[in-house]
Amino acid sequence: MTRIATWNVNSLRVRLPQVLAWLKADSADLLAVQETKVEDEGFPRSEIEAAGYHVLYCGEKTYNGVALISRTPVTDPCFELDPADPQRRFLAATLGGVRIINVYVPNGSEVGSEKYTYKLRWLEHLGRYLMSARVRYKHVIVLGDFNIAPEDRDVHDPATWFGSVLVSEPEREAFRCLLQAGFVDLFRIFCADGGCFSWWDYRAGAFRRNLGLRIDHILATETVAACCRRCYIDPAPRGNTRPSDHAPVVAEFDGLAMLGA
DNA sequence: ATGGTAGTGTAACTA
Repeated sequence: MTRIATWNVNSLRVRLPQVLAWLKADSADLLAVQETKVEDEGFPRSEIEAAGYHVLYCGEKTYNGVALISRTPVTDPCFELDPADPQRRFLAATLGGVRIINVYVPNGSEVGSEKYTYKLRWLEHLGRYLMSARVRYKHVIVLGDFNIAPEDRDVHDPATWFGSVLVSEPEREAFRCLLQAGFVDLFRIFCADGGCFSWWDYRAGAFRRNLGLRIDHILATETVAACCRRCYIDPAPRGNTRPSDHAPVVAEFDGLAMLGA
């Protein structure tokens, strides 16, 4: 069994003890991390290696930053989606026979803003990249913080959120475009329910009241999806003292190693 | 019309 997960940690320096504890308890084989908020020079590499993991990272000061933490080393790393974009939001590598693509999609700030336009352009770019990645690698998992709640059942209060950033129709259309590149939302194979969220605002007791959104996703090509036995959100770390505002999303696979053979 | 909280870094931004 292979367990692959994604978690926006909102500062890896602050959350490192929680991340290492979670990895140990949940024995993930690979964890894709977003919002590390640390430059490569200051990355806590030795602490992660001392805990028995390999790690790749691509970060910057204060904002963004992604990493791949794994039990066994990954190969063939790629650190950028667009060489012209200085924001560190992308990290890809191969684990066994599967290409792993870790993304921190821009938040978009507000519909109609410059950041929103940047988000839609970034998603267009990702869509094109995934089309070619699927041809080149065949078996692909793309996971991370997509900053999009794909449908109303992924939103605690669709009426209040209607048309706003993370939920707006152009963002949802961009998400459907990613799926149309040949990917399956693993969580929705197993669960059709509403009320399942991966992010809750720090404010107004949102987690306690389960006022959240499902914006962190694990997508996979169909042969990989066929190996998936379970995909779930682990809300427990969101209840920690000094938590990230996101919860980890986990996918479990049988026979994933066979795909590369 | 934009509270409420958290991280970075020490004011104001991003989420």
